[in-house]
Amino acid sequence: MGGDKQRRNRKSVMQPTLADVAREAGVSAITVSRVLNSPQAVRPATRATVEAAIDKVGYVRNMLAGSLASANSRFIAVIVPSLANIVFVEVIAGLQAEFERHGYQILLGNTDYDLDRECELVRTFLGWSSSALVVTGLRHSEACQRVLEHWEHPVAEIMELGETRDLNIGLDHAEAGRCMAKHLLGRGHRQIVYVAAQLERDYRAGLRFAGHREVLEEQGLSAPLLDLEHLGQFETGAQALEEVLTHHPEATAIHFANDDLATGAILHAQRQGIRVPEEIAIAGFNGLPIGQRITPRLTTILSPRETIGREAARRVIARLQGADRTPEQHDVGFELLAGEST
Amino acid sequence: MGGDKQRRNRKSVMQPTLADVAREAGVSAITVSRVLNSPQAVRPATRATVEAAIDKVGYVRNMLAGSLASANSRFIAVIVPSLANIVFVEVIAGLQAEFERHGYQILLGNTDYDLDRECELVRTFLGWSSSALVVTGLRHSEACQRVLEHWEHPVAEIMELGETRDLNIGLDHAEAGRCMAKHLLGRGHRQIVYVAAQLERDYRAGLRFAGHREVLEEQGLSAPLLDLEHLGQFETGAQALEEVLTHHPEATAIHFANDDLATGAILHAQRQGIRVPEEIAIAGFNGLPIGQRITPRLTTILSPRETIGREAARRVIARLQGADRTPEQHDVGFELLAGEST
DNA sequence: AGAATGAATGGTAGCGCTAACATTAGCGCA
DNA sequence: TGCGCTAATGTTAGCGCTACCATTCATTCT
Repeated sequence: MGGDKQRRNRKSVMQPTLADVAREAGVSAITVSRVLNSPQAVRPATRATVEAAIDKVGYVRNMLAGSLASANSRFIAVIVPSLANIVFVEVIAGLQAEFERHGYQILLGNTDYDLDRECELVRTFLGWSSSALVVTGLRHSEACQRVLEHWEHPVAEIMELGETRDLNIGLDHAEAGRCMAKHLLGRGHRQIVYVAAQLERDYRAGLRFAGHREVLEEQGLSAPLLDLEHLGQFETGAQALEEVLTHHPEATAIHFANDDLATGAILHAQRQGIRVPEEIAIAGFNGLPIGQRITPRLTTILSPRETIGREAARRVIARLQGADRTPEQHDVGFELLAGEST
Repeated sequence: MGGDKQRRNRKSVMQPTLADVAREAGVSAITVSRVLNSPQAVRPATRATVEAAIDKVGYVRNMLAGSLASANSRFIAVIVPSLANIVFVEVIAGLQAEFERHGYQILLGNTDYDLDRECELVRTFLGWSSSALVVTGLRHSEACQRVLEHWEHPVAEIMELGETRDLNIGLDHAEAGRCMAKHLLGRGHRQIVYVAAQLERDYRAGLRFAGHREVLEEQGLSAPLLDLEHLGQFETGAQALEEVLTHHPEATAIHFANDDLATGAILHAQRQGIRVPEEIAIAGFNGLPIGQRITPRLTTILSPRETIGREAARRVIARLQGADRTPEQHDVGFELLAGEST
């Protein structure tokens, strides 16, 4: 007797569970679980019965319970500094395309270029038992470093290259800066101003500037830097152009930290009747489509953004599938697009 | 005898749990849980002890377990048709800003304009016990409709306006189409070609075209439509311009389905020496920053994208906090930006 | 003083699933 | 027929947390 197994349900609406499907199909719960997770381990006939039962009862699987039980969430934490910048969106698109194919779900976090915020996001995402972490850049707060060191799962640091604890996929920004500086020297420019917006935040632009400066100083040239407040992608570029023409009348070229700024400058020049590159040459970085559509076509450096995403995802997945865990670095390279603006 | 409570751990590395913190602090697990979830329900002194214990043992809370136990994940499923289009990225930015403030985590899904894919994503996200769903558009597959009807949580359909089951935040695309058509008529144009890319996918562009056609036909004018394959945002616009000039020499204006196409056309015209708007007027839709920087400045309609995201998030949060569940529609409106291109 | 309140804390029993091990079925071969 | 093997399926005990109710203790009111 007894039998007061009858307990009050905590949820008002009961969704069918694995047990309901199992009862319907006349098998055990674990068999249903196997149909969902490793179908090849179940006899086709059984599988068919179970699948019919799943349809019949309208079962929706509870991923939370599964993840808790298996201590494996199939979440990939992705942390980027900004969504306003199309560059990171393209990286995310690459990551998502690849991860989705393998049944992983991205948890997206946006730091707004704040390292403390980044640390907080990392903590939260670890709390979700993420299977891996993809984070932008190699610079993190100390607290964040400590958390990551004790974490057992794959960590991919993307966009730039450097010393890595685990996976590192990106390009050599200093080299990109050098490359463009050399290109400008090759075109005969000697007075080149480097223009960035909020360099303390976008420190990868700082790395490019360092490369740029190195090349110029090797030639005994100075490397003036103009670091502006950020107003809006294009507007800042336009403002920078005015400022250089006023305060650096000797300059013959501007090396912009990115294509948004450079494009803003070219469009402004166009409207003001300033001839590019005759009066002032303009170069950018990223190889955004817009730069290749304006007149003059922008000289820039193509960064393979979606490739970074795909390659990072591919390597993370390999590790999750059991590849060895020796630190690995992948240089995706870059390409100089010589346009008409220099 | 007995006493073989000694079981093998399933996880190799044991993270500290609530119970560990509780032991350290000399309280019960539920008290630690309260410190994390409703701190005001715990005496400050106890809270301090517990917080110290949390730090001491390096506790990272397991969100999966919490969500499972409480049947409340604090996940918001967000489904958009594309990440390549900056418009949706801005909506996501708005959603994320608002949701993050309230401790919700976005699960991002990308349908690539495929309604079956959308349905699949909805199912997956329900499996994560999402607290709410934000989905782009009002058109869904039948299977998807059925799933959503049985779902008990808030569903926000965004971008366009129409009959809604729950929450609907967007703008009236037909009206936007009418608005631009009237503007073009007002500027004296009578032969206006509407140009879209892959209209069957981007059906909201179709709604705008319907509004556009309505206005023209009221005036006894024809409303030719040019629907192109999608090549790349700007390239398709350039191609469309060529095609209109060749096959519709009588046309004096092109009403583009979006700013990307329109911008591509203007940049192409600039390069080819085609005068805009003298030879051909050009109008777009979305009010992207680039359109306001090119010469001539693009005539377009500003869609408040980040506002859509914020408003949607705000209303979803209100519902999650217990607001009544009567269907609600919010028209975010739009604004005609009369530029120099018409 | 005793009852009635309210605030703070604790005990117990799951949430729905899967890891680990146990058992059974199925098959080839001597 | 029976042995050994593998493939298929089942049993059990949690994963780490929170809902629900019970309990304790201090405070106020009659």
